[in-house]
Amino acid sequence: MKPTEKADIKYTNQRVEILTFLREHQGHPTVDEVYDGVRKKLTRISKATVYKNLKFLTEKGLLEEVNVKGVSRFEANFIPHHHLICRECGKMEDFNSEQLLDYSMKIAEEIEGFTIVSTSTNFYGICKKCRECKKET
Amino acid sequence: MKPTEKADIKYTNQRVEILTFLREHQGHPTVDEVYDGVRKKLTRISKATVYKNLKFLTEKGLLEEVNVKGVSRFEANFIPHHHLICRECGKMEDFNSEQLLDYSMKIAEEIEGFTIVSTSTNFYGICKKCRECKKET
DNA sequence: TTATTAAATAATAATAAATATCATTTAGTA
DNA sequence: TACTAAATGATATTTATTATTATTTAATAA
Repeated sequence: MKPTEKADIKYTNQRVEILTFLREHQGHPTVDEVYDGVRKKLTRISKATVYKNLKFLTEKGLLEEVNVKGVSRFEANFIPHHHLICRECGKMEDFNSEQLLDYSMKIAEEIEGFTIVSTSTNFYGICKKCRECKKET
Repeated sequence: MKPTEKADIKYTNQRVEILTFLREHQGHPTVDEVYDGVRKKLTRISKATVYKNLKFLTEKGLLEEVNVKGVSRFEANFIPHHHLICRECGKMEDFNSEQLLDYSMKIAEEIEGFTIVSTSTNFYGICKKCRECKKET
């Protein structure tokens, strides 16, 4: 297993598959989507295992939990980045802008009472698909 | 009731108290915190009513739902702003920077596939209180 | 390679969070 | 003041998440 994660944990099949799935599906899957995806390879995996591992791997810093419209989603992308979020359907995409990260961190230096270590900007709007659906109605 | 919200809804005591509470408590309260707060004035309010109204008022655009560490929180501040988030305790504070909003929106113009209407930057770090607690250990 | 052991899993039970139901009450309007 | 659609409170139901436990497994060392 890639030693990107040198975390001191047991690399069970279940964990490896969950991590692999999330690396191959950058669309911020939900618990159920992870479960369904991983089940294609490990047909006998328990949903409790998925829950426990998503929580565990997040605590260990191998995953990040995000939330759109009250729904938990997970991602394995640790390169600092931003998010494009559709207010209609909840779709979430990664978006890169080194420029914006730098700008934000410069502003962060002036903040008192908090020691800021990272930033991420959410861009809210409507995705192409939803915009086209709305036109048709 | 302030006509800031010209939304076409019934202004029941319950709704007014929930909105008032959230305007007076900008610390992004959870469902339970809203329930406990509002109950001081409306001792007979049902928790289901709090749930239903937080959802309803969010759909109507009078509230915004945010989420820290898997916990839903609500706010009534509609002036575009950013968030300072403590990775230790989950504390969340508003932070204003017109500058950063402008910069982000300029970047948003270049994004394809999404029509962006607003942005908000999250600043992650550690709050004063948590930093001091860590020192002591 | 095999034995050992702490930790992880699967299956299921238990909790907690959120929503639905429905008889009663109420805000907004005539 | 009366009317009515909508909201409420109380509770049941559903869904999401966590805990329990017997069994299995990954990592280590013999």
